[in-house]
Amino acid sequence: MTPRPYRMGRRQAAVDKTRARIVAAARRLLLARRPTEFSLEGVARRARVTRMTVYHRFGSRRELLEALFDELAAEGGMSHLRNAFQQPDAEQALADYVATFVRFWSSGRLIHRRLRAQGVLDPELERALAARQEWRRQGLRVVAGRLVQRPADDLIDVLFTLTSFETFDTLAGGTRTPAQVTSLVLGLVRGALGLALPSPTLPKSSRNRSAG
Amino acid sequence: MTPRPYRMGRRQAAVDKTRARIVAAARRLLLARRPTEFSLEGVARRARVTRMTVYHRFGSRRELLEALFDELAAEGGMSHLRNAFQQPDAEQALADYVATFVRFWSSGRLIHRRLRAQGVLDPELERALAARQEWRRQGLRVVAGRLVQRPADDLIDVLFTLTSFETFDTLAGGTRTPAQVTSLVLGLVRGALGLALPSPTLPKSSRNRSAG
DNA sequence: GGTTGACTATACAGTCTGTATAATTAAATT
DNA sequence: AATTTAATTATACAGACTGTATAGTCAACC
Repeated sequence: MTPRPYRMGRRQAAVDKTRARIVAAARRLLLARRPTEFSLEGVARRARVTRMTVYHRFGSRRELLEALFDELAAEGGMSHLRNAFQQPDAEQALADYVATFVRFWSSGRLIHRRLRAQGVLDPELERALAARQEWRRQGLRVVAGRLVQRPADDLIDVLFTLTSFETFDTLAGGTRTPAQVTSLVLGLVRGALGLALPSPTLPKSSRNRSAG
Repeated sequence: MTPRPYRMGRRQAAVDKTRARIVAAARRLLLARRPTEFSLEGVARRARVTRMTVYHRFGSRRELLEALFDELAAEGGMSHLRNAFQQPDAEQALADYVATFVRFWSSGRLIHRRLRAQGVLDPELERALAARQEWRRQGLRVVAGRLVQRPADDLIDVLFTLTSFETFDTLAGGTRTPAQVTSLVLGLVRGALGLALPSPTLPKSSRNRSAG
């Protein structure tokens, strides 16, 4: 009746490997030329695993996609946010904050776009992904709070919009580099905060393309 | 061999009716609680038509969705753009232009969101929808051109982004009214153009919520 | 009365979904 | 060494959707 105690020990390594293979497969499939190539069938096939294994590991399509997002977030240079928050200069902190997110979106652009689309088709996933954006909003509260007395909710929402993936994606278009997008976004962000336009330290290659 | 000449005459009325029923069904289904309810099967069912008829009329799923978008655009108060362009005051013209698009996005919010998602899953559709946005960009060139000597491409892209559905959708969130969103967007637009912040004539209910 | 073209009926082969049940296998425990 | 545990497989099911194809119905037109 009472189950015998059981430690996964080195079995865990195999489990982790399988899990990683599945997420990696999902990732590659979300990058496929044909967007519809993404399916649990396909993921399982490319991970050389049964579809049942995918359900076992993740429980649902939604949770697999959440895991994929989390992997991207873990890789995506978010550690640089430390730098931003440690900046003694508030304006520089803001610039670092913006640049960090632009680089994040940029590094997984196609995946983020398709992940979002999957979210629109699955409200649960949408909520899960939206929840992961809340700390971006919180960060904005902190960074903006150093430049503005008591940032209104409207202001935070504006900054949240300007640093969103959608703004990045539209602004980047087919040609603009991350640095160029950062420059444009930062211009808008500074404008919203009522700061002078020439921004602090930024790669000069993207400096002369600022809008306004 | 040579087909006998044939005018559709009053048969055309029936054809148009069928077509309209199909588009209307597509529309209702894109608004369904479950986003996945949308399918050609479902559309055909709700239009009391065979799936074959849908293919007959539109050729493909993509073209049906294009037709739906065009219907929205035709209804969506785009005629108000005349007003904007006829405004003698350039700043007021800008305000009208922004307000018109915010109202447009707002009136079909959920559909636009899901239409976009369908686009991400179908590159052909994405291109078709993107093409329909080009005249928004052209309009921005005109309206901005009245306020700025020779608007740079960067500037136009920024304005294009600020007036996009995505910006509207993110800013609107769960609670903001179209007028409130207009106020926020217009603030950003004016900032990008280097104009003073208090905007011209705008419903005062949304005036005091401007960011910055 | 013949012809045209919209719409229907039906079918096919393929893919995907979520769930269920039983079998396999290797590591962990005793 | 024998037993137990949990990951993974093997199959199956019922249902839905996709795009395409073929043949048929029917009312409007000539």
